[in-house]
Amino acid sequence: MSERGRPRTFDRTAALRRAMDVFWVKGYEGASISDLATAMGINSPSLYAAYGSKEALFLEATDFYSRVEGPDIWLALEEAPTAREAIELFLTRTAKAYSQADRPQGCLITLGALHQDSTSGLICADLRRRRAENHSALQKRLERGVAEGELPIDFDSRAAATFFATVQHGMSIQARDGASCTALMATVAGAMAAWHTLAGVEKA
Amino acid sequence: MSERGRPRTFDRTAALRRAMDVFWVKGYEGASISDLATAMGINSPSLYAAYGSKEALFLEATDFYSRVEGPDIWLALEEAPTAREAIELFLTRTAKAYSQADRPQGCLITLGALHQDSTSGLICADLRRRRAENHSALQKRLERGVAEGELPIDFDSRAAATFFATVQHGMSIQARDGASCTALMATVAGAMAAWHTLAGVEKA
DNA sequence: CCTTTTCTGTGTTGATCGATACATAAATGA
DNA sequence: TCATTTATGTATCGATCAACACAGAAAAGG
Repeated sequence: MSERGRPRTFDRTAALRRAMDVFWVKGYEGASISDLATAMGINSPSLYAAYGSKEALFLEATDFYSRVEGPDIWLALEEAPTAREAIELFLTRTAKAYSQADRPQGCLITLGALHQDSTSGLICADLRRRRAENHSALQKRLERGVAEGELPIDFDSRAAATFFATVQHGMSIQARDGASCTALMATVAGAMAAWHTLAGVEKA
Repeated sequence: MSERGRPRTFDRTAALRRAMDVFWVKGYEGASISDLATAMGINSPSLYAAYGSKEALFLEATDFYSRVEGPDIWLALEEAPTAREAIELFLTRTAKAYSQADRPQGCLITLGALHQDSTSGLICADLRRRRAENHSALQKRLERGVAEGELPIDFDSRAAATFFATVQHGMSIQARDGASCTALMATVAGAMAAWHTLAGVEKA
């Protein structure tokens, strides 16, 4: 490849992970270039040379987040044999991940940039897209449950996916308020308590 | 009272409402003094003279929000005859309020300041306190349901309150993503679907 | 060797941040 | 009338924001 020129003296991926942590804790607006560069152990010109801009760095950091922090939670949908167990495992892993003491609480995709201003419009749109993808993944798993006969033919997979996705979003805020894993599991239990009704004769 | 000196030329409460709208849309960090003063129709020195600081203005704006936007939703807990109807009415009014086209989507208390940095630590703490009060209001209403015999004696009011509060928080983010009232009602339906199980033999 | 290419650190850019100094204007009390 | 008090508008404060100019340093190709 291109190995011309002076080689980079820092690990690009390791620095990206540190940037992700800063964005995770402070959000897009709250994280300054100074904060980021300090945490990454580099100076701002190196940051711009390697990643382009604050916006580009955030997009790369969220993508990294999705690939590193996401799978543990979202693979639950494919690992569990039934839709019910898939949702329950998905929410349980969410509760654990969101309350881990050695990481920022809650989800970067959910909390990273909720207020779209002039500078972060692209950021907000990207996060919204990722949240929509998550909603779609839930819906597809539920539709599979319908196709496999686990759920009734008139089961509203879209509405149910909206419900479970919304519960997960709420858990991010609950985690930011300092909720323990046990407290988050109370929410999981509440959400799963809806299963019988949703999967049963809800149309009555 | 004190009517000495030159009288104020703007309506203090009307300006506070405009400031509330700006904070509601942009959040605490995202709202600049310039944004606020422009929306309020005053210059920054008048802003500081009347409200003290950006922090103090935000605290006053959130208090105003609680007194003006809150009651419609939270009085549902006292207006409905049963705990079940109270929660359902509470969530239904939330769905309507969060999706109104002529207002910012979602809740100022929930979305106003999620990332505590050095400058907004007091802000975050105040919003957390308000969210805790909301949780407490839900829990009290559920406990009343237990006391009145509507709910079983071993009903976990605290866990259920956590669940419903978390659902409402999630609805704020859902609304920020552009969800319609109908879409929000899907979440309400999901949450209420949990009722039978939570109020029944959940300990099994 | 020398040229080219790329990265690093220092220092700085114009813009914007939250917050005020200051002089003037408009009210009250004496 | 005049001193006191408070509000207003202009203009600006130091600090920080995101981003970059520039020169020196470290590699490869020739």
